[in-house]
Amino acid sequence: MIDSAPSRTDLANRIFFRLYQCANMLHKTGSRAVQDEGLTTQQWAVLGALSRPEAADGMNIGELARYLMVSRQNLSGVITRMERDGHLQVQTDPRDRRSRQVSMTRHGHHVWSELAQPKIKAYYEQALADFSIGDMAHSLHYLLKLLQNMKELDVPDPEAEA
Amino acid sequence: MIDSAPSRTDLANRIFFRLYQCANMLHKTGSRAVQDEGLTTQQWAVLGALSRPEAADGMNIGELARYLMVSRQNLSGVITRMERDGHLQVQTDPRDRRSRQVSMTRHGHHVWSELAQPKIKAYYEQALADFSIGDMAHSLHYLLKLLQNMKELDVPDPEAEA
DNA sequence: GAATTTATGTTAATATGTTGTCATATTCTA
DNA sequence: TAGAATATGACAACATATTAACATAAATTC
Repeated sequence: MIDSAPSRTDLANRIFFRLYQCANMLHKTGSRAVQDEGLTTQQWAVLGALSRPEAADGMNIGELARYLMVSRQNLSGVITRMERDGHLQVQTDPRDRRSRQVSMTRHGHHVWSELAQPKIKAYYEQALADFSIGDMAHSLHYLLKLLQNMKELDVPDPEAEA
Repeated sequence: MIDSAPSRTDLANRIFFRLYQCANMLHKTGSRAVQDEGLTTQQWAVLGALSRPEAADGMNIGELARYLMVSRQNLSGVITRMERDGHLQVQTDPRDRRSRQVSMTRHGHHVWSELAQPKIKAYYEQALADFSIGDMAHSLHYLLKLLQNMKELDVPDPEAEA
């Protein structure tokens, strides 16, 4: 009798090792997919956030940081580079002079909708090549569950915010 | 009649957005879990690789880079910091004077086995809190599938190496 | 055996990401 | 309304990631 069933710890080890590799490969292959547009995976995430109808009026740094789950300090640098490259414009909010409203420029909209979107769609098709709709739904479900757990791990008890 | 079924592109968008967030949260919460030992998530991955029985004789930078799926250039810096902190030792291979053999020091072994392991196990338990063994097996399966696809995307046709 | 090619690792430039600290502006409180 | 607390964004220091370019050593080729 051989007990070949992997333990929880064993499975957890493998999951986090593969998640670590997936993260690096996502940034590497994702950035390569949109490099002709002068974008990176992170900048693609920012444009994705700002191109939503809900963000038509722009978002300030703090909102964007909470939405993307990165630090304000990190985003500050990304926004500066994207402003430098002409994809974003930043204006101080007249109602709150601390706040800077970030929005896409015409050029940014063009790069995002016309140039980047087709490449992103092609990237998705290859990266999720043999995934059925069901596979994708399950994958998303597990990622959300893991994310929720890590969010709680991040801040012990944040009133279970959305 | 309302068609509320999400499209493939829609699901793909959500999956990659959550993967992006998971990656950042993994590095953030993972590094925090082992920060008292002076480690980061990446260094934890390196120690995990070197502590395997197969790596008892150490690994050179290239082997380690391929195993972890990061660039040699990146690993070079990580190894330097871990050597500085006394967790690793590096020796030039007498049979190939270009190659540097990396292995764990006694202190590195102690930090890994005695101090870090309990914290990592506790981290796993929280991050995968409500995952059944089946959930974990499925999650791992999807991560591996995604990883395989991204690896092919990375190098169009690398003879399907392991 | 000499010349070319390949393999190994490092350095440099750039783009993320983190935490800590600060200046400034707004809001709350007394 | 004055003062304290909070919110917003920037700067600095550090660790990670990438690609490009380089020096050196080994392997291959002729």
